[in-house]
Amino acid sequence: MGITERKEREKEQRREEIIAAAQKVFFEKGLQLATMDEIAEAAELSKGTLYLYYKSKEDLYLSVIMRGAEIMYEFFEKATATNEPVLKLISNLGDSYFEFFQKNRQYFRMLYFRDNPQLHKQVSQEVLQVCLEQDRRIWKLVIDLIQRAIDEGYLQKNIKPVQAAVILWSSSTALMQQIDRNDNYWQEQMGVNLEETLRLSNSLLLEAMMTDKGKLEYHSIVI
Amino acid sequence: MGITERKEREKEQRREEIIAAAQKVFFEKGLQLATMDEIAEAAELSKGTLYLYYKSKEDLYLSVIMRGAEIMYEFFEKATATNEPVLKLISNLGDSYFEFFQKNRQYFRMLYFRDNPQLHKQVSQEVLQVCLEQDRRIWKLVIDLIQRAIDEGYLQKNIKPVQAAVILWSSSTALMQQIDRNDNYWQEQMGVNLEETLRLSNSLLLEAMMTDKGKLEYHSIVI
DNA sequence: TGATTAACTGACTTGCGGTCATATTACGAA
DNA sequence: TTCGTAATATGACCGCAAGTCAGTTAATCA
Repeated sequence: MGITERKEREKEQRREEIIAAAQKVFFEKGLQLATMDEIAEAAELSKGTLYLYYKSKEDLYLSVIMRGAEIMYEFFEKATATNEPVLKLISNLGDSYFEFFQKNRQYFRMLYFRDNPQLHKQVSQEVLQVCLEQDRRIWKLVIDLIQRAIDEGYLQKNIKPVQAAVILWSSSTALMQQIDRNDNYWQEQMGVNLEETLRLSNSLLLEAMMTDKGKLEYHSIVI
Repeated sequence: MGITERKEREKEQRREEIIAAAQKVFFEKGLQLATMDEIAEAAELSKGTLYLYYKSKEDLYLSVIMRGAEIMYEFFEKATATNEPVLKLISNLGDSYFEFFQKNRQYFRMLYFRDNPQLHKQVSQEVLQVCLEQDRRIWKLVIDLIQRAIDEGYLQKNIKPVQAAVILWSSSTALMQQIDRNDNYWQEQMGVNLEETLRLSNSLLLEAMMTDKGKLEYHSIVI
């Protein structure tokens, strides 16, 4: 019987259509200002139907975020899948994070709005699970890369890869958030280019973590 | 005529009473879950009265945030008002930021919720102005200190003080946000102490910006 | 003491997230 | 083709909370 399968497909498609509509509205208005009626209208469905597919507005929001996380992961995978030296890969990873940010600002914003503790009232356990798994996967990619750089003698042995990952990640994210929100202010009032500042921050941190061997290699490759 | 003055004082006092009540409720529930009725009840006033003193819930929220910013500034002033060497002052500044965070988590959370773009619909121009001024004052304190360290030859001359300030500030803030939200996760699942990571991040960045003279001084002072 | 202004109140309006009784459609058996 | 049943979809409705405003109370002054 292919009918139940077709139904399954159609159901999945409905879910996708709803997500697409929700994304459109969330991109335009943000979580607070977007309304379920508006999303329903965009999806050409009634509001009640949305709730047959998603538990709540927040659930929908998180589902859209997950699309963003998937895209981000693809950026990272692509950036680190070459045969270049590991330090170059780490540098590429930083660049690809920035590239993701520039090409997907809306997603970037949503991803870091997720951390907002106000959320998480009525989110389906399933969506939350996928969320965690995506996080884990991204962290693993970063941490493994750093571990490799340590193993190969480019980064100092006394640095814990998880620590290094958190440090690099946090500062990059925070600076991109600054760029997203206040780039003009810093540029015009303070005369500082934040994109350049981000690059500086990354290379300061990375170099500070390197062995002599690493520094040598880094300067020959990146600069 | 002392009456208009007394009235003025009483009005100011009302504003303070309302803020205090609002703070209590916001601390307990956060922006979303706190209701104006609840705040009114805590202030022993009717809801309508709140709106005579504040334009909106967000306006109230921002006003509470400003209290937090004031306290934070006092931490910073105290930490940098001694006669210690400038590198020690910068190190103290980092410590005092963390101390502020630990002793005033609620304020810390609110301060960085402010950046959320969802806000700022119905906020009085006056409150927004004070907000900007407070920001400016804090940045000035940090930037001036770094400028001094450059002038005295402890930090590299080619580093822009504003850039250094943004870098140090961003990474500190981002790591404290991690600590605030996910400390347990990193500690238990990843075996990493984020407080130690924060200190590491700060010293990596700071050292990377130092001159040889600076490094010498730094190691004799801080370690 | 009465008039005028300032301060305060809470019932009401509006808007939105979420629900549910009802309607519509799709399917399969007779 | 027809009818019963289940799956899907609908939108009127509910509850709640932000914000408003006509009316009340309190303070000040002539």
